[in-house]
Amino acid sequence: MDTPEKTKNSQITTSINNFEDSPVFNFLNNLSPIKPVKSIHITQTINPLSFASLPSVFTSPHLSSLKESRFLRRHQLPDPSKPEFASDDANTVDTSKEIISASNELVEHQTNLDQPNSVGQVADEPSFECSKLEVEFEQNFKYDCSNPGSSLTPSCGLKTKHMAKYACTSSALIPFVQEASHRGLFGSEVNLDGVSQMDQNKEATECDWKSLISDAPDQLIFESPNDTESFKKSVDPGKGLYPSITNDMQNTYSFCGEGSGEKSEEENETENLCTQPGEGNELKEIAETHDIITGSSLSIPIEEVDNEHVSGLYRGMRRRCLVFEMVGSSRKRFDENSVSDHSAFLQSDCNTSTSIDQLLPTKTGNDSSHHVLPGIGLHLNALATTPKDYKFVKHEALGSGRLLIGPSPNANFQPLSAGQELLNNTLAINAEREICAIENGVLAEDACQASGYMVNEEFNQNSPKKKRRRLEQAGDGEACKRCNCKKSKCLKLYCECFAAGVYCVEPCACMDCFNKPVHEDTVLATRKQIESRNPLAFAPKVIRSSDYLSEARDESSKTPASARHKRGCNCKKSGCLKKYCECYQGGVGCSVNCRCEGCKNAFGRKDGTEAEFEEDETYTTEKGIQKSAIQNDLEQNLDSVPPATPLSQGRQTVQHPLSSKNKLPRPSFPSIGSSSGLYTGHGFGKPGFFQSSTRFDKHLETVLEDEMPDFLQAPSPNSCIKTSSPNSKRVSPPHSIGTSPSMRSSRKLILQSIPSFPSLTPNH
DNA sequence: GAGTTTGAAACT
DNA sequence: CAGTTTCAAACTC
Repeated sequence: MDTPEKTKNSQITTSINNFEDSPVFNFLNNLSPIKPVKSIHITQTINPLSFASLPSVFTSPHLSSLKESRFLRRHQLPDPSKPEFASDDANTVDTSKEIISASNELVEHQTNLDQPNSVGQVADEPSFECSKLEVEFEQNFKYDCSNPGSSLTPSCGLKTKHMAKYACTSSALIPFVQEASHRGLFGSEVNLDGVSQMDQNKEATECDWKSLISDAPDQLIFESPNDTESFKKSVDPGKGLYPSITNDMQNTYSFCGEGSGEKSEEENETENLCTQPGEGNELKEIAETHDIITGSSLSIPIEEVDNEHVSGLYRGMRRRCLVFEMVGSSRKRFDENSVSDHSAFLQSDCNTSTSIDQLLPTKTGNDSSHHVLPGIGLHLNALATTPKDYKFVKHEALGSGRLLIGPSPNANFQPLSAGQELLNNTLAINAEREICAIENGVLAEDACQASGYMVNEEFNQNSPKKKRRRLEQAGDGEACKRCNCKKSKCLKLYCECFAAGVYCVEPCACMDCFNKPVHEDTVLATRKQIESRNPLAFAPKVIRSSDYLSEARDESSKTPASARHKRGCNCKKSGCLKKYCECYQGGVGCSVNCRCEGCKNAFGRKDGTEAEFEEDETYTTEKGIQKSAIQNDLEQNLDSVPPATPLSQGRQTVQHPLSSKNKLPRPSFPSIGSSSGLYTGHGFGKPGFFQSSTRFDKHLETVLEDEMPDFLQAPSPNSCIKTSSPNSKRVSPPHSIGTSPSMRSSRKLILQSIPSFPSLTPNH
């Protein structure tokens, strides 16, 4: 830019250089304890620019004002490119003047050299003159090298140079930014992060990065894409405000796979230089923060991120966006995805679901009718019924995505927000369907239907008879159990499907069912209503944190069961020995929360043994009695039920220890949080099943715990488990789990990473 | 398969 | 919060 100011600036610079070379200057330097840094800096003007590491000490009022002015300018000049640059340039001139005066002061007052202000001023001097930048850059670089403390300076210098460059050709960069912004939220977010950080540093050096990072994500995540504009402004090189930002942006872009073709060697070099550990880490931290918040897997080191990653991330972000804006869409997409994709889905989408509740109402899902799949599995409850593998995948997904839910006792999901549930819905439904489809030949019909359902999306209501037949068939393998509602329209918790957060499917024998994708809106509305009444309505009824695995292995352990029914039962006549009892059905002992009369819950009685299984003796005794029965059942089940069938395993209802006749209880549904039998019981039917479910539960627990209400967590000993990582998760033994006594162990287990596949073979 | 029992959910 | 009704699963025959 050949403006008068520029010329002036050049002159000024020259003056400064001359000054430095003057004997006076040297003399002063010799006298002053402070070494050259300042004067040099002055010329550089770059330090201040490196807001990233700029110590608060250096935040001189002047600098602040400068920043402010910049901001103001920025607002005034939407177009960051030239105009701003010009403005900056002008500003630079002023700054230069100040610098000069400061230099003079230094001459007069040696002590001034040490004053931060001076430095700050000098540093502030944003001489963006292109011609000078080169020289300055070199100087800065040298300077920086000589001054370890100013690690940022080099980058600043480089940045400055680049900035100048950008200023000169700011237009080039802007497009880039725009492009990035257009690309997607991810890019925007990333930029935002960087910007936020930058801003933070600039404006409040004292701010803790951590806090910044933590704060930034929130703001960023839900920001509208439009915010990119503001970001762009902030980042605008023309302003030369934040070299680091520029750098970050570059990183980001490259990270995004933008391949900012515009990067020159210098830029690359700059990146290298600028890639201070701190910056990289910061970005990483930010990325991680996002992960936490959004669940996207950004933890990849930025340096290592390649285009694919970026795109993936971007997609993730995008997805989140879609999720928020268009639940239906995401659902569709999800449906389209294979099960294997579920995890990804959960990770990316579920995370964002925290605010889904709010979004739900606005969801566009009108296309429910168009949904290929039934989709809304409101809960992961259904997962409980899924085959091992599916469970597995889902678990993982849940784990990372933190999801939610599941009422199923088996799956100790913690209550999710409605939004999360929604997200899960799809998953659950699909999983269930798939599971059903997978179900063994016994359920071939169902499977076919299920499949057909998935494909055709047709929901035919079957007659009760049909249903029964299916159920009976399932009896062997526990087919996909469905509801049989006649009056509730499957829109009340009476309906197992609805309660489980899944749509009714073909196997259901319900009448006037509204729990179908076609009535998605209605379902959601109803759900909301119910949740408004009872936020935990769709939460798992049985909360367990037990270490099933350990149980299975350590029989000696007499640890108390950790699982408990959320609200407790209210049985009067069943003695908590029948599935009428939700505790029993869920395979957990009764607790103080129960108001049952004459409790004889095999899994743990409310009274004294309340601890349920805490009383080793009691527990042992009961278990001992049950044990034989259980074992028998198990054996029988094993014989009768082919372990190989995922379905059966997944869905198989566990036999309760006391169940009369050793007959398998009615297949329990995934649904009702209560858990059914999936895990229930004794998992005798199949050890493999048991294991899988157990693992699954654990995993879920871990995942859900964060969101689990305190009250839920508090009561049970198990609840205390709060591990962030599945591996470290401590599980308390579920008494219940029906597991055969042999399987029980003490709760000290540390959850191991869940094997992809629970062994199908009985553990005995 | 029909009918009964049961207790949760819903309602008042 | 308690009492009542409704509902659908669980169970029995």
